[in-house]
Amino acid sequence: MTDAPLLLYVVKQLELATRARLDAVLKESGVTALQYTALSVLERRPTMSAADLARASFVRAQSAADLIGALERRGLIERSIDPDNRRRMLISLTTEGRAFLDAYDPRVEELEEQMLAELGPEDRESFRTFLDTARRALS
Amino acid sequence: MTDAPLLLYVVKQLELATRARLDAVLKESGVTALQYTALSVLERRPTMSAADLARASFVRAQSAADLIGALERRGLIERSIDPDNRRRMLISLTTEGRAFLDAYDPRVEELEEQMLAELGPEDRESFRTFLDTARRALS
DNA sequence: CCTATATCAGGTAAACTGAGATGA
DNA sequence: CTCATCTCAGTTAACCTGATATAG
Repeated sequence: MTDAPLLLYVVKQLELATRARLDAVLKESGVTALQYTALSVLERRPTMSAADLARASFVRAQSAADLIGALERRGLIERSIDPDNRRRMLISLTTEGRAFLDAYDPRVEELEEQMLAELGPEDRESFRTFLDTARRALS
Repeated sequence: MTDAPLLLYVVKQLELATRARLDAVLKESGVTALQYTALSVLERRPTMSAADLARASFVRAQSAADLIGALERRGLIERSIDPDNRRRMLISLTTEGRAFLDAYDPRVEELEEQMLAELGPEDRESFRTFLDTARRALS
């Protein structure tokens, strides 16, 4: 009886390990792992509001606002009023924000590659499917 | 080209989702998800020091000390001097700490089951292997 | 009127750095 | 002396709750 730990816990362990490594990569830049993740989300979905980002991150709008404020003060993102809904503020990457991602994305992809080094292409796809399935099952 | 997100990010998403659910389960108890995880680790490895726990959690000893202090003040753990090394403080669950885990473990296992509901036994084993492999690859 | 969004104020948990004491 | 461990002090990022204004 090996009494294997819950997968909930193993997921947390993996996330802790990735965050520690991501923090190390980003340390010199002063951008946190969480902030980088938010920038990546924006790279992928260029027209989000703070509320959209909050939902995507499972946090309250106020928490997302802290993060967005930090990125805005740093000049990596900017906000403008949504013409279709004057209450919404649309977030977008600045030129500086894009340059930041251009500089760091390769190093983060290198980290991704290291994490997956021992898995073949079909295993990587299965892994992705399991992660997605688990996430959806909790929604 | 779907341009799938990095698995690093999907791992984070899943961890965020599990933490949100775990927080909901534990909310009434006043114990945080992180504190519960630490208690689970102690359930499995009954004789750890603060430094051991820090290493297992990829954090500094000072951060682990905050957590341990909170659990000690709550009476869920106690510490005693390691007879083999008077510099070390060994952490162990109190009777109250064990009772706490007895009360909440079933609810957490229910959450685990919900997360894995759509995966069969062989998929669950593969999932575990992938998570472990990825974690080891980052060490 | 109700809902979603943004914002302000204040609080907490949880990480960090840096410095220092002490036992092996 | 060196190293690991624990501890103290102070800081920061990132959550939270609660309240408020306003556009749709």
